[in-house]
Order: sequence, then C-alpha cells, then structure tokens
Amino acid sequence: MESQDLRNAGLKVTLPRLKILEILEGNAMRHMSAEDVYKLLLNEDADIGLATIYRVLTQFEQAGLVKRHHFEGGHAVFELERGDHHDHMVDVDSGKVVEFVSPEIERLQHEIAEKHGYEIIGHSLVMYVKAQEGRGGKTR
Amino acid sequence: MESQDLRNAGLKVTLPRLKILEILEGNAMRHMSAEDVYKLLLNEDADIGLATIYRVLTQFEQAGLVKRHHFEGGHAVFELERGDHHDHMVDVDSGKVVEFVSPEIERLQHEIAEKHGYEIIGHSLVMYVKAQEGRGGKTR
DNA sequence: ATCCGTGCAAAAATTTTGCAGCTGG
DNA sequence: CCAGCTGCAAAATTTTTGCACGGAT
Repeated sequence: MESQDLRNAGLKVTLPRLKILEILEGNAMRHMSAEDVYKLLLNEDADIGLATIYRVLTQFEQAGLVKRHHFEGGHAVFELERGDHHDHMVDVDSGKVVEFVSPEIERLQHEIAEKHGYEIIGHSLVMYVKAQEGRGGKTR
Repeated sequence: MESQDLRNAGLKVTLPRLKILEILEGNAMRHMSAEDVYKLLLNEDADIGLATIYRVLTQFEQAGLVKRHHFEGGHAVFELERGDHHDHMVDVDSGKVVEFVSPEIERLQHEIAEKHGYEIIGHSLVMYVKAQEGRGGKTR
C-alpha cells in the first residue's frame, strides 16, 4: 500500500498525494513533467492544483520516492524511484526514452571520481540517439 | 581571429557577438549562464541586452561553437566547444566543475546504443561528487 | 537602400510562494 | 482541535518574441 510510502516519508496521507503517487505508478509514461501529471489528474476526476503537484513532487524527491531529471528542453521530468538505478537513452526523433544499466560504466565512474579525490553522490547519464539506418535493429 | 569563427557559422561579425565570444574564450569560468555573461559584459563596458545574449548563445549553439548544458538548478549554462569532448564532475559543495574524458566509457556507450539498435548523436554525463573525507585529495 | 542585428520591453513558460480555508489523525 | 495541506492567484525566474531603430555592405 502506497500510504505506507507516504508515512515513511513523514508525509500525511492525503488525497492529492495518493493520486499523484498513483499516477506515477500506474502510468505507462515513466517520465512525466508536472504538467503531464496535472493533465492526467484532470482527466481522472481529481481537482488538484498545479502548485500542489510541484510541491508534492518536490517532497517526493526529497523523500527519495521520485527522481527529478533535467534532460533537454527547459522543464524537468519526474520518475518513480524504484531502487533499481539506471541511465537513459533518448531517441531524439521519437522522444522515446530507453532505460539501461551498465555496471562497467558505473565502476569506471567511481574510479574516475576517486582519481580526482572525490566520492560520487550521484550521476546523470543521458545518451541522445537515433535509430540506426543500415541495420534492421529494433523495429519502430 | 574569432571573426573567422563567426563567418564560418554564417553569422555577421558584430560587436556583441565578438564580445560574447571573447568572454567565453577569455574567462576562467568555463560554464556560464546567460546572466553570467551579461554581468561580465556590463563590467567590461559593453551595453548589450540580455535578450541579445540569449539570441547569440542560441546561434552559437546551432553553429556548434558552444554547448548548452542543463545540469541541476533550472537555468542552462553554456560552454565553448573546443572540439575536445569531455564530461563533467560537479562538486556539490563548492560548485566547482571538473572536466574529464574516459574513452572506455565512451566505447561502452556506443556498444550499449548499438545493442539497442541506435546510434549515438550525443550524450551528457554529469557526476555529482564531493571531496573524499579520509584523504587529502584536491585542496579546497 | 537593404537586410540583418540589436535593445528594450512585453510576453511566455516554468516553478515558487503567500494566504485563507479545509482536512486528516 | 491542531498541525499540516491544499487551491488559488500572485510573484519570481528563466527564456523568447515583437518592434522600431541603427549599422554594415
């Protein structure tokens, strides 16, 4: 039950927060802007202000429930934090986002940081890609 | 002469564009927001509007003279494109930005993209770090 | 003279904040 | 009942655009 997630985060279990969490969990789109969430909530039935969405998403971020990304294009997008870490590949033609993990890259990152006397707090890796021409590859 | 860079980009050689390019080249800070550039230009003597900075930086970006980054924190920062590709390490305490390259990571990225049927157009890797505790490391 | 570029101010777009009222525990 | 939340609208921030003027070719 997601109420528990909210409690753990020290947040009261309110309708808006549940609705928003629900949207984030139940929707196909894994990366959504505040606007996206807002529109989906309007379609549903809930009458939740955009300001609340921003507030709640920020709280979720601080609570580690959600991750805020800054891809390209001005506005931020949010993604449920499922514990599994991964990076992103954005198809610049279709806008599609593919997630992937590379332990090797992770390891290299730590090595590099250490070499400079740092430790890694977090990182963000986004590859901007487009479908290969000369090859069947994944269908589109 | 940077006039040539401008001509190559199909841009007229104007005072504001030269000044802005000069700032980008001659300043220690390699990553600057439009505001940063604006303030520096005021200190210099030039009376250039913020709007122009945005316009010029966008043109520079399209011309490949400059790269636009979206780190964290809402606003974009710009960096001179020196041909040499590199990624970034941001010290979250001091705000300092360290640049680095890792051919291995690059190679892995291509491998991964290919595995998914894509080719890489570009990428953005930012590591958020902080100084190691147990070790002298880089001075602060 | 023409075309491109610039400054200024207004407009957009995105996110944050103040405040009065409502709600959950 | 009380603290914390919410909605609304206004504010703040960052970036873009409209327009008339100015400069270079």
